[in-house]
Amino acid sequence: MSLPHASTKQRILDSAESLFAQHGFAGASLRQVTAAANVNLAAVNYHFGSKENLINEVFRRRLDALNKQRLDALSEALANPSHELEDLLEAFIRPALQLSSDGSGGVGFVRVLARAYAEHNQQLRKFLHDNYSPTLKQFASAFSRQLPHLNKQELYWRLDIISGALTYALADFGIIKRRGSITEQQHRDMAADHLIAFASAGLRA
Amino acid sequence: MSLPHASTKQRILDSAESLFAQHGFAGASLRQVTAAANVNLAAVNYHFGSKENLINEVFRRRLDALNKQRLDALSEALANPSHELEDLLEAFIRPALQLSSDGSGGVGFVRVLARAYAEHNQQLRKFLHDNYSPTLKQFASAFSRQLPHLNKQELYWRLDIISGALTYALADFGIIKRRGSITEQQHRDMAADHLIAFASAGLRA
DNA sequence: GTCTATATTTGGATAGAC
DNA sequence: GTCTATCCAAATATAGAC
Repeated sequence: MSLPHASTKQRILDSAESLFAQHGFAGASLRQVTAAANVNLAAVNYHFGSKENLINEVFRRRLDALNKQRLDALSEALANPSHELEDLLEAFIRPALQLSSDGSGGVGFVRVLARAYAEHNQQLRKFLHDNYSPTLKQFASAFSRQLPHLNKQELYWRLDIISGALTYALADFGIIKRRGSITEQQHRDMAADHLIAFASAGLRA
Repeated sequence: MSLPHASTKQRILDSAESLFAQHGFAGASLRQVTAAANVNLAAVNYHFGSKENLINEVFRRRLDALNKQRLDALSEALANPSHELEDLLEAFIRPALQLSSDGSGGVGFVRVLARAYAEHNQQLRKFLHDNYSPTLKQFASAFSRQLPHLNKQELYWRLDIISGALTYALADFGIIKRRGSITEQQHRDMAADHLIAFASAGLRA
């Protein structure tokens, strides 16, 4: 529990996350995963039982943290009595962004998340819905107070559009070519800035 | 060439499109594809040479038509001297929507397209870039005339955001649950309406 | 052009030694 | 807990008869 280097289990999760992001769940084999993690093939089944369960654990590791950070940021924004719409959007978008850029190695996770949406796997969708829905509800409530002109249906449609654009943007699906002179991190920051500006206009309409 | 029923080749393309949409490119096997198409397993390699090439042909079949319809719709919108921003957005969004609802069976293709974005496959991305970029340029030019307050960079960022939201919306990734009382087609129409309204506000900001 | 049968590869999972 | 070796299923691809 207090090891100087990453445990076998952690290394498997790291490699799996990265390779699932690159090749998808079906496309990345356990052989690739264990080779990248520098562990034996048999270790996956020993620690996780099956590939299916490994996939779940890849999600579980990050989702709790992401939800907590988003809700913390939301609380902080709401604590400011003169907070604005953009502050709420920041709270929603920034943590996802940080996840993809902090030292903890979550770089690939946002892409895994994007893939999970693309895979119409019902189990995964339920898992994500169960884990995201409560957070989304809290945000919807905060947005609703800022945007009294929108009814609930309207608001959910727009938040859904924003989630789509965010997913797409963070996973770097877009056609906009990153210029060699800026880092991937800077590119993502710019994407977030544009997205927040765009979304606030769309929500206020 | 003038058969009363779909040729083996067409049936394979249809099944492949549908199954790739459901399970992804790696997740759908040629055995599933040929079984669904009611053709022999060996037919795929006879007609397409390999699974990789079959994937390319699934795209080629639809992309030309989609580009043409988008550009036709754009021309029609521009022909009206008093056209507005929403008309341009319609021209961009409507054909993608029709593709997913006309009788020709392109229902699954928008999801395949969404998957292609999620799969970070460089070959596929180049293929899509080559086929989409010219169309996007023409739209960007038309948008630019409607939105003189945006510089080129700004405009491309926003169009990229819209493409993301569109991809996500058409692929039905969202969390909004379709009510049983409306058809999938109606749900998609509503998504397009909301998206157009949202996007026009975002672009005008 | 379409079939059956099969070659070949790859992947998930396990058994059993250490 | 980790390794080697192996089993078994599934997948792509091909050979060759019709």
